[in-house]
Amino acid sequence: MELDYDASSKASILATAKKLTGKTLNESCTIPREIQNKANKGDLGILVENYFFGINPGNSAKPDFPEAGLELKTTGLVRRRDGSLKAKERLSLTSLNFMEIVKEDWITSTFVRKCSSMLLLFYEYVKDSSVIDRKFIIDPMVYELPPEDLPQLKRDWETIQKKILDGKAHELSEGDTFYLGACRKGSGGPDEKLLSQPFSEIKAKSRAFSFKPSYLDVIINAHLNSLPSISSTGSETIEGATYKRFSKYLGKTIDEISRDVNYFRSSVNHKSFNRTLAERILSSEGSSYKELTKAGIQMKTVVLQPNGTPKESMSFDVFEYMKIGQEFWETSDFCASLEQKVLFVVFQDGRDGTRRLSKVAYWNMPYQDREEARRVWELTQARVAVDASNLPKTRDSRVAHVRPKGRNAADVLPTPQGTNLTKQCFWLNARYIGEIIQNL
DNA sequence: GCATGATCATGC
DNA sequence: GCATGATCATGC
Repeated sequence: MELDYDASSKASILATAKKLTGKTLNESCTIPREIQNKANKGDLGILVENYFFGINPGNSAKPDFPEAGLELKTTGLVRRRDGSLKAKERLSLTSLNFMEIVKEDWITSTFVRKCSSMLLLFYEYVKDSSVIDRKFIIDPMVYELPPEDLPQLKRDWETIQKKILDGKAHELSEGDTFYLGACRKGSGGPDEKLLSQPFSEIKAKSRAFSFKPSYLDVIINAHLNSLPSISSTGSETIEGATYKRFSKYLGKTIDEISRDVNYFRSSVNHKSFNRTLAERILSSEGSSYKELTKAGIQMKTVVLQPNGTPKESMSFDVFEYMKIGQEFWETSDFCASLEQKVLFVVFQDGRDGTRRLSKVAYWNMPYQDREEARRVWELTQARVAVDASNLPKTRDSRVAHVRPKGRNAADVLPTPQGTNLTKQCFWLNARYIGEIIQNL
């Protein structure tokens, strides 16, 4: 390797990495033929290390550039419809070792040792192209864990550690945490090898620490816009910041809140009014709503009837009858939604006709219930193939059902039976939502 | 009173 | 023009 750089200097490594900008790896260095031929898959990061930087860090607990304390990561970007760039997927950071993490502290953890400082290289993802032919479309950056995000990252790490201490590695979910996720590793297929965990006999899927896509997007946006850093919860965790924001409105009527945030119901049929009110509350004093985006949290508003149960079920994304047959639960939209953390903003209708903000709480779906949702999804998948007009109803599951969701009855999609049916989506049962909210 | 089907306003 | 989050409307 003829490149001359100082492997103990972040600045020197970054300057060298910038030579990749606008090029592919294949254009930037010499890659042996046998690698070229099988380079469709594989890890671009390792190839950059081996053939561009001329290093071979292997599978170590140390960063890839140990003297500089810098870990190298490559990550794919895709374009939104408007042409702007976003992360294709989460950024996998380092494997989660169930046996080791239970002995670690945050400060001395493998994660902090390895990922405190990372060289991020961004390439444009192109389907079916070899990784060595993907272009690094923007400059790389050195990313240091930002001080204002440390409280949340630490909390996330500890949440994951606690689950393993509790013998629940098999129940880990990305919705458990806010910025740092415990994502699944590997294929996820039926022959996936499961791992032992220290405090339970149950085998668990292999996992890695990752930055959630939403968090990664904020990093990318800040980098593209040359913003110094992300923002602003300071010493707070997201939960703390959210509760603080809502606390002054708890118990207030919807009319009082409406006046206070200067947002008014436009018509009797203004179905997203409560939600917009909640968004206004969150963004009323600064940028907390951005924090939610960063953590990939979905906010859901719920109205409870005077008897305490919600009148309505909760809808998710529309699915396509023609596509669900080829999908897998683990990569489905519904599964992804259920692994997200939810911020419930709860309004209570009184017998006197008032509606008040009564409760704000974070929640994510427990493992057992996700498994039940999976059953409903798989049942739906099987039924769509046979008769898309006969899908799981409320009585078929305590957790979820399938129901129309469209602009009107003419808003349809084609089915495998050759018919067109109203668009439908998965819903969480109103009764199930009621139980959750009672226990928050 | 609940399950199911149908639809609305908004914002991008 | 459409996806989205949410709620309305009807029938049993």
